[in-house]
Amino acid sequence: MNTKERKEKERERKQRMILDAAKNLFIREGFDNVSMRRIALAAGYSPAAIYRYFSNKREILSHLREEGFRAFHVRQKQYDQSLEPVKLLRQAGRGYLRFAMEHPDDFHLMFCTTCEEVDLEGELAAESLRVFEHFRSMVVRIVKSGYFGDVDEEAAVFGLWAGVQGLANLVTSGRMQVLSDRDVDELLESTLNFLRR
Amino acid sequence: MNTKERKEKERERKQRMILDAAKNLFIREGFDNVSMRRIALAAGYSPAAIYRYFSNKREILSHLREEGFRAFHVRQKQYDQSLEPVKLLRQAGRGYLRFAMEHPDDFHLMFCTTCEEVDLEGELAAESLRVFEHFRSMVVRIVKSGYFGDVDEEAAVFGLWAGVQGLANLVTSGRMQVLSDRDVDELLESTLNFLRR
DNA sequence: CCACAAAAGTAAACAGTGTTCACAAAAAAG
DNA sequence: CTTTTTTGTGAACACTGTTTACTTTTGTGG
Repeated sequence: MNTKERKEKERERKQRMILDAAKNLFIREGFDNVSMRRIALAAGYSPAAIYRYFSNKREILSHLREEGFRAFHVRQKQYDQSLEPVKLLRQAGRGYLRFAMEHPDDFHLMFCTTCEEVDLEGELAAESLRVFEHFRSMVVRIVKSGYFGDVDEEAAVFGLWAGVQGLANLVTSGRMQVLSDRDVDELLESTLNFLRR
Repeated sequence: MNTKERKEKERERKQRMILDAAKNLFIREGFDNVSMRRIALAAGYSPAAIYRYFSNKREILSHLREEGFRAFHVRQKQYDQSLEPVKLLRQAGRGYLRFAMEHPDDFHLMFCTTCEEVDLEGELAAESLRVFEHFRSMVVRIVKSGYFGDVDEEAAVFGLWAGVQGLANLVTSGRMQVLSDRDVDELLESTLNFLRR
């Protein structure tokens, strides 16, 4: 029966409504300051109905985070891996910062919004791992090319990750007024220069 | 009257009992999973009594964090600022990591435990600012000495902060098995090497 | 078209939360 | 020995995430 497909579509559409409502609220007021009752209200449901679509509040956030990681991953994958290391690094860094600027909501949910979760689970864990592995493989390739001289791979992976992460945090938290693409590029350039020499 | 002093002492002693009880619980179960009622029980009070000593739950965490920053600052200040840059940097870095290892509880409360606070206030804000300013002045001195070559001061301050922060996180989260002081030194060495060249 | 089963939605309740308030016990001051 | 101030409390308020029993809607096979 074709009804099954349409059913599924319909279900996903309703899930989306809930996700969108939750996302709006989480971003504006923070995970802890948003109740299931308010999510339900915003999505046009009764509180109990939400539990037909998500098993609990944390799962809603997980879902949103996963979507963020997925979008981020898609973007990072598109860079040409055959580029010479310097250019690849620059492109990837720029991509990272631009993502943080263009999708501040996703970025905030992914890295800033907190909900004291013990361990990542399911699809979220898988997707964020993919992102990290992609990053790692890129850094390893650059290290092997000798760009950073003779340096421990682990240290490079971690140092760059922490650096770019913090950079993005600075940018999105508004503690640094960057608006134009040129600003981003300059910031990136000075940081890369620092890391190299 | 001498009674006033003794009164004050007594009050502080009682505050301490509450702080200690809260700290134990926060560390073992996380801020969100500990209720005021449980803190009160552990401290031997009724829930309402806690509010005679702290105006709300967040303030208890703020107080604990502030104590952590204070202890951290004391430690960081003791390093000899007249040391040559390389050695100073190494000492400060080692101090940072050792603090994270020797006071994992404080460290966790200061940097990991989350409570969705909008802005730091009062003494906590002041103390953490002092810590940061101390760090900044050290890095600026090192940059001026030319150790990192021709590099933007801001970028250096931030890059190092992010790096050391992440490093400490790695260490304390147990994702890296470091036990001995020599391990710490080696880790630090490889990271510094990465940052320099 | 109708009976029936499955899905979607809900009101009400449960056990908990942070916080406040009116009030009682204790301590200090006069 | 009263009066005032401090210290502590039980009960309540307005919430929270989540579950349960129940009703309404929807899709399917006869």
